[in-house]
This record gives sequence, C-alpha cells and structure tokens, in this order.
Amino acid sequence: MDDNDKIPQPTIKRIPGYLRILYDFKKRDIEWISATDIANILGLKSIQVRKDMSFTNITGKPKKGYKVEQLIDAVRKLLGWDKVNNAYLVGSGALGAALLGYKGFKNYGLNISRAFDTSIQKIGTEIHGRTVQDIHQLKEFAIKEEIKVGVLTVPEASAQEAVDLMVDAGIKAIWNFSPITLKVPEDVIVQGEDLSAGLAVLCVNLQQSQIKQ
Amino acid sequence: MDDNDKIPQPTIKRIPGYLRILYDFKKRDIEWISATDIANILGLKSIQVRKDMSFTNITGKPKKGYKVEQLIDAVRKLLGWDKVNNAYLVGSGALGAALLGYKGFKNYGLNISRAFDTSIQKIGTEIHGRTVQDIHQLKEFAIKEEIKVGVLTVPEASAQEAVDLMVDAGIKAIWNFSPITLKVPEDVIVQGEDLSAGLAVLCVNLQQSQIKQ
DNA sequence: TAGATTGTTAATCGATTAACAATC
DNA sequence: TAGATTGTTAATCGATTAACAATC
Repeated sequence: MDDNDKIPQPTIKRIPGYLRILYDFKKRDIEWISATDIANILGLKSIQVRKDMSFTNITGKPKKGYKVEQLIDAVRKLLGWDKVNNAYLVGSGALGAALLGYKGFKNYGLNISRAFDTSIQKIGTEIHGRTVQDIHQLKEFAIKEEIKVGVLTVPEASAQEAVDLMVDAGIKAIWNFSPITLKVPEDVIVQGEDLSAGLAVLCVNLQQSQIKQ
Repeated sequence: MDDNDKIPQPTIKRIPGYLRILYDFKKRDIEWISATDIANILGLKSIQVRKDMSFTNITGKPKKGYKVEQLIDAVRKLLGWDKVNNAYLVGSGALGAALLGYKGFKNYGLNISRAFDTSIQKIGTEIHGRTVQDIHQLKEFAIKEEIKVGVLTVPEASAQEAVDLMVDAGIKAIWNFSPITLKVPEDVIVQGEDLSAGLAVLCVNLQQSQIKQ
C-alpha cells in the first residue's frame, strides 16, 4: 500500500497498457484479473505489475487477483481519466489532423474540442468535425471554456510563438509534438512527445542485432 | 571513455536532442560546443551531457568543449544515422500519411520509400509522393530492396496480421504506432510509440499541480 | 488442505549526480 | 597564471526484482 508516495514515472507510463487490458477483460465479462494475467499479456514480470498496482490502493484477493471493474475505476481515477479533459489543438497540419481523427482519446480522458491554426488557407476548413479557427481566437474561447490542456502540433519554427499564446490563454498543460524545448512559466507543464527518441532506440537496437548475425 | 559498455537507453533517447542542437550550431558556423551549452539549451545538467558524450568516444578540450562537426559525425555513427535506413510504411491512414509527409526523418537516417495498405479505397492513391501499394506486394518489394525497417500505423485490430506479413517479408525492426504488444520472433525488434503513456504522465502532473493551487 | 496469489520489506541493479584531478 | 571545462571514480538515488509471510 504505497500510499501518499509519489508514483514513479515508469509506473505511470505502464498504467495505460494495464487499462487497455482491463477494458478488454470487462468487454469479455471476466470479473477477476491477476497480476500474472496482465504480465503475460504485456511481457512484463508479475511482481512489477503487482508493485504498480499497489499505487492504486486497491487490494486484491489471493488466488483470484483484482476485481476488473474496481481496478478500472481506481486506475482511471489515478490518471485523472475519470473526468474528461477538454483540450484545444494548435497546428492543424497532417499530424494535428491525425490526432483530431483519433477516436481512442475518449478512453484516455481527452477530448480535443477545438482546432486552431495561423494559416489563412486552413482557417475555416473542417477536419474531422471541427472547423479550424484563427489562433487569435484561442484566448477568448479558452477562457470562456476553461481549457487547461493544449496539444501542440505546429512546425518547429513557430512552436514557441504558439506556446506563448497558449500560456497567455491560461492553458496549464501542453502536450508538445514539436521537437524543441519550450520556454514556459513554472506553473505550466510540458509533456514532450519526441519521435526521434524512439527512432534512435530502434536504430541502435537494430545495429546491435545486426552485429550479432 | 565508457568504451565497449552498452549505452543506457536514457542516453540513447537524449542523443537526438543533442544532434538537433549540433546541427543548429553548425548552421550558425560555430565550431565548438560545450556540455554546458547543450545542458542550458535543453534544461539538463552539464554533467549528464558530459557523461552521455563519453559514449561517443569523442574527447573534448577543456575550456572549449567539443568540436561541433566531429561530434555530429560521432553521434550520427553511434545511432546508425550516418547511413540512410530505407523503410516501408504499413497502414496509410491519417497517422501514416502524417509520417509520410514528415520531412525531418532525413535527419534521422530514415527514408520511408514505400507505403502499403489493405484497403481497396487507399491502394493506388498517392500520399506525399508515394503511391499506396497493396500489402500483398510488400514481401516481393521488401526482399528485392532489402528492407529491414517497417513503420506500423494500422488500426489496432489488424496490427498483428500486418506484423506477420512484415516479418515474413524479412523485416527485422518495427516501429510500432499501435498500442498493442506484437508477437514477433526473437530476432525482430519492436519499438513501441505509445501516445497514451505520455498523455498519462501529462494528466498525472496536471492533477498534481492543480492540487498545489 | 494445498497451492496460487497478494502485499511488504529487503536486496539488487542501473542511472544520475557529486567530487575532484587533469588540462588547456 | 587563473579559471573554465573535461573525464573519471565514487556516492547517491530511484526503480526493479527477490524473498517470504499472509491469506483465500
């Protein structure tokens, strides 16, 4: 029962994977799930799953495991995915459009309610049900709708400029898909999603495995 | 000089960020770069940068730092980005299209040379200069062109099926954008790019910061 | 009951950071 | 020369894993 401890970041990152399995078990009307089940599906060790589970404060039953529904609720609450976060997307290019079209975010507590851009060509066009708005309207809407989360998918060169507008509009958490380090005030959180990091790991591992051959 | 040691994964993930800064310095004709410079730009500690640099086997000069050009070469070699990896993309949906349109991969040693899909609607259409091909042609082309890297952007439900075809075609490294654990033979590498993990970190941090207020 | 599984404490492992000598 | 910066070794920190008692 690792209570008021801070949850380790590696644990946080594994939890969405657990949640996907839990939803799948629920859909198949399975009532109980053990750490061993989860570990087998994800290729982890059961002790790690159990340790991670301890942060939810859910207690399992020896021989049975955890109650699927109970664990879903606890995990969703832990991540703050029990309530929907409305978010704005800034940068309606190809990647932005892909994110706007992704249905899965509803399982992750995220609803991208509006999309913005600077380009006159894009403003007014419709992407997956949202009409792209002028970025200069962002502040007005963000304040009215109390938006705290922004998704940043603009090209590298205009990223900092866009962030400044988002911060000024009261946005407190930025999901950053551009590969630069953003300057933000202390009370604003940035989560960077850097594809090149993953690609680097892939390439190094590929080299390694080819040497072995 | 951490020589024949294995490079820690956290180090590998930071290196592309270093490389971006190095390219920027080179463009601005700056000859030397210090660990302190890099650390300041990325918000890291200089000692961490220096430790990471030790894996390149490049030696710097006290008071000056590292030679930008030399470091670029060493880092590119380390990641295997000194030669271009030709890759195929499987799954020409919105995310696949976004990746096909991304120009930056040329800096990351990746060239997505062909795109495939199962859908009759998509096959034959052109996306950013590549004509989408029938996935059943993948094996023939992959063998002829000695393709080792595959980018997987199909919907969750068809991911395993697509991977089986890729493995059968001799692909040895898969950059997986679907949120499932793929079953592959031992000699095939999978690098998962899981957006939900990053989103989870963002949401937990947002909760934390809102509690503080 | 026997055996599987939980939950906790302790040991191990690996990465980060500190300390400091070397050097330009 | 003085001071900034490198490179290495050692200390610290945090996450994973092992060990094992508790329990259904």
